Amino acid sequence: MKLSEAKQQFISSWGAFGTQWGINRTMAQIHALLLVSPDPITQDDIMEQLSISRGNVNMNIRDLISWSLVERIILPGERKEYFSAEKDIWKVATQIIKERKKRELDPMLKLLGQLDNIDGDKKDKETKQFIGMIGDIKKLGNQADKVLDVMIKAEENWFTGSVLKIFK
Amino acid sequence: MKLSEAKQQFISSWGAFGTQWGINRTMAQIHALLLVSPDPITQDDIMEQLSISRGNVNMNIRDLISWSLVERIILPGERKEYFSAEKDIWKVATQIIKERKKRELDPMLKLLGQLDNIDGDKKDKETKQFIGMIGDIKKLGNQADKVLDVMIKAEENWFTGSVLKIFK
DNA sequence: TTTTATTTTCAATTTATTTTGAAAGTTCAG
DNA sequence: CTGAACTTTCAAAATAAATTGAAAATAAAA
Repeated sequence: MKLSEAKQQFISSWGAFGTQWGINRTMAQIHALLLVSPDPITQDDIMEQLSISRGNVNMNIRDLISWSLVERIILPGERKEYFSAEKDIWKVATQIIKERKKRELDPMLKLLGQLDNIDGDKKDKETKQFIGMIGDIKKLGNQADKVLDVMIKAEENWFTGSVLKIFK
Repeated sequence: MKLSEAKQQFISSWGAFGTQWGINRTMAQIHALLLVSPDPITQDDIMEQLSISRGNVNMNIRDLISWSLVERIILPGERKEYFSAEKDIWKVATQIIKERKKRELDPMLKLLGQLDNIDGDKKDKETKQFIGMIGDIKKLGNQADKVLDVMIKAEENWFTGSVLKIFK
């Protein structure tokens, strides 16, 4: 298989994969392109390689930067900006976990915390089920929170390192 | 806070939460409604409580059933079908992990397996970066695969049980 | 069998999201 | 300062996804 072909397939599949996880297809594709680009590239490179507009590249790059997955690079003597992705895939995973946790899990736990103070008959079947379910989801969320924190804080690569030795 | 109010907020937030994870808002809302309903309910109940059409309920319920999160219940002597969600939140989480792994991680690993046989100069910078990155993602994916398998197979509730004692 | 209740399907519509591209904004060399 | 190079913004257009609702299919009752 030729490199150009494999690269194309990787980018396209990564985009499709992303959409299943609530990530904009183009953002995932730009990330994929940057992941396999050894050197920083420009907005124009991305526009050309993915056949997308300047505005689209600009917005999605900004998004990727807000996730700390991509950085803006100014080369001395060059007018154009270059972009480069974090290449350590463990750091990438960690960073995504960290951000999703902050943006989604934390607010969800906050919400659940507000929902357990229900007026009325605690012996009512509906009320009991509701309070019980909210409590269970909260427990699950808190445990996930702890697990993810350990993963985020692990110094070494948890996908080869010692933290997850328990998983054989 | 009144039950009806809390329930409404839970359903609505669960829907919003779902969309961030690539899950249809309505499907997540139906699931939320079923989670807090102690007894099985009908399509008409769902239509009424969420103000959505019959076709919509039908399709999303089918989807939830395909995820093994909801089951169809036929009450003897009743013409209508009833629906009930799995209430053990640990089983729910496990089931979702299992399904997403099967539907998404497995195909992704399959794809990556096809992309590492690149023709041409293995010393070329682009080629090296591509092969290295694909290999790294594959390693990460395989490790995630193992971790998730352990979670899926754990007998006890992993969010309170012994498997994750390592996470303090 | 025929009628009636209920579920399923799916083309058409609505709604939500993404993308474009040109204008406005910014930066910097001369 | 001025103008060229480059980046950002955002309203409008395009695309994608979800929803409706009525007709068709199915299943149970009469």
